[in-house]
Amino acid sequence: MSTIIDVARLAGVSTATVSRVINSPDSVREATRNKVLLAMKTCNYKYNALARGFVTKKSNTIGLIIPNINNPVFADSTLGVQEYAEEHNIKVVLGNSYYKYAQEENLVKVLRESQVDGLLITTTDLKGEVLKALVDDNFPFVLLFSTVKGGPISAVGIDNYRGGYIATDHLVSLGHRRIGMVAGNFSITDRSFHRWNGYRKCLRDNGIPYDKNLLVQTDHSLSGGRDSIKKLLELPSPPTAVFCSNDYIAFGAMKGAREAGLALPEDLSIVGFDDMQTASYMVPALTTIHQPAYEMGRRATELLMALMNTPGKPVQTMMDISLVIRESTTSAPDRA
Amino acid sequence: MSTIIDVARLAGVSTATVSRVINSPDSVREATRNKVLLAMKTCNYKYNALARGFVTKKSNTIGLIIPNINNPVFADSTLGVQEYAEEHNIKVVLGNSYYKYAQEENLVKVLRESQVDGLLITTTDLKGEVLKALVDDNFPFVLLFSTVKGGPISAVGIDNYRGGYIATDHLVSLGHRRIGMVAGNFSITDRSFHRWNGYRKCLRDNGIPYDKNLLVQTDHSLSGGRDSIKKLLELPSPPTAVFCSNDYIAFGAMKGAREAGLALPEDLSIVGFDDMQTASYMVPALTTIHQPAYEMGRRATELLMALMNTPGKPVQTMMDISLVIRESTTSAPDRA
DNA sequence: TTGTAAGCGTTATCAT
DNA sequence: ATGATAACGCTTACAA
Repeated sequence: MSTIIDVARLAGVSTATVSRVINSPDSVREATRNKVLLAMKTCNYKYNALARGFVTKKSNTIGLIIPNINNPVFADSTLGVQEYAEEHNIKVVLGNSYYKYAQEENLVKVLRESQVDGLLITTTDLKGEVLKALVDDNFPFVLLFSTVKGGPISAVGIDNYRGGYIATDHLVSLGHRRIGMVAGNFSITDRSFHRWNGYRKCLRDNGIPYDKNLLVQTDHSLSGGRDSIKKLLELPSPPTAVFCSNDYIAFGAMKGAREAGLALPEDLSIVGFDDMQTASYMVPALTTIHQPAYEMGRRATELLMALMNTPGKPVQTMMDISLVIRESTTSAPDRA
Repeated sequence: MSTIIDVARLAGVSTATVSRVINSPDSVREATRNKVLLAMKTCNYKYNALARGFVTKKSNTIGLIIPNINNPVFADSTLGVQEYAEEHNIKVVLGNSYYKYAQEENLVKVLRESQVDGLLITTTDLKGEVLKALVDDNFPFVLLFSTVKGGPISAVGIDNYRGGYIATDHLVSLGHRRIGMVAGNFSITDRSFHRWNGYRKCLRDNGIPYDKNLLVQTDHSLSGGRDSIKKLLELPSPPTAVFCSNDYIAFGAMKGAREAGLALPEDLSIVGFDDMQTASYMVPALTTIHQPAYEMGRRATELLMALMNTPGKPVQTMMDISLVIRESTTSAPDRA
């Protein structure tokens, strides 16, 4: 593999000149430039960006840590990250934490060692040492799908509390009073926890007593939703509506409910969270909270790049969410 | 940021020794090692893997090029890649080609410049210059979701032709004779093309004349399937069954058919391709061809790493596929 | 506009 | 077991 030294020799110029035609072509006389360009061709020169990174101390790479690329919401946000990054000639290396703190910790270690210029993290533990260390070191990073408001950390997220509230409120407005919730394990993600708080607040605001039996925690999966809804349905006084903390759970709940002999949405109203692409293709089409995952990815990357260029005060961006009413929710059945 | 030089000075040893405690701790006396370890702590030393890569000429990074992380099948394979890579301390940088050749070309250029040790490519153009150049340069790479058999390129894929065949055969065995196909654009992916060939062959083997009006090409999307099925249904003699070249198209087709007033699966049998996680949660649950995307990702990475260590003869791996019969297909309606 | 040469943080070779 | 030092491919003052 030839280097700029070979090119320089071949073109009869110095390595500095070769470097110049690569990085600021205009700063070199056309004749010289052409000589160099030709020399590059003839010795099949390939630029070594790693060597550049070594000297400039910029790898032009950022690390992206998400729980699981398998989850369409994170895939969407990842797409947003990639597109924005690529538009700015930044590469992104991807890591999955699987919601495990130790894994997240290791990822930031590895990524920092490989000299990424910044980090995008959908964190598993907001209070963990990992983030603290990043802050202490003044390392550029921004949180994605974050629940922080204020503080020394830049972040983009949504108001999960409000999401839980408006989802529940929709159900209440349809006349439901027994409203269950299938939530992602609070120990795994605080997003789910905040949604639950919104749910409870809405119940309270409407004079509906909170019944802890109506909450079941599970993992954010199709099968989790399917199994969980059955538990709820076996209750002496089962819910007539259920709020699921993500769409996968909601999809699973639909299937589980149907297996339990219910007709949807007549016997059970279901609202999800995320608004995955497939949500409107379910039967019945899923009513859910729309979350702009792709845009969040873009925005977080934008924030990060600003931070990388000129470390400034932290910024928290809250993105809009909205209730998308489709067919999976309907009026509460008469219990006359 | 301190370097091994600082550590060496602080510990009163040479940089070589510091390097040794990092890379082969056992080769240094315990007392010395502890001195060094302590020095590292006190000056908050952070290893610079980029510098290492610069001298060893290995970045311990591979590039992964897929059409779109948004597609769950590619997300699954990406997960397989990542997990295998991580088990071997390899980082993966991700790029989306959006099925665009120019984009793919640029990605391999950028990735090679950043000195990735190998490339995993779900290619858009098997015959393009990009792959040729890679072969000429003896650069380690393997194709994912590939359709090649033989030749100088390592690859892992499935038998798309056979997939199309068994999908169609299932429909035929249910008594269908008017069998349509909604296929991903042949100009965009030859996988879809091969599936179509399997479909045609199966028809021929069963004495069913091929009707070109029964084929519609679209993009591999939900809305593509939805729109396309309507075209098919408007035919003077519409199909009683349809083979969709991926699950998204099939999901869309279900919705479109229902919107056209059909009952599923009685009025129209549908089979998909991929077996996405959500396939069994659709109503009716989708009959489809199962493709082991995650395993393919793992296998491809395994192949690549072997290639990176000891360049050898190319290997093509064909993974198993299978027909998963669920509820979206049923006997052909009587047309007495 | 172009050249000279130092320097980036590690590894690796050769001594000791 | 440890040390001294060249080398990796590039950028970047500084000089000419």
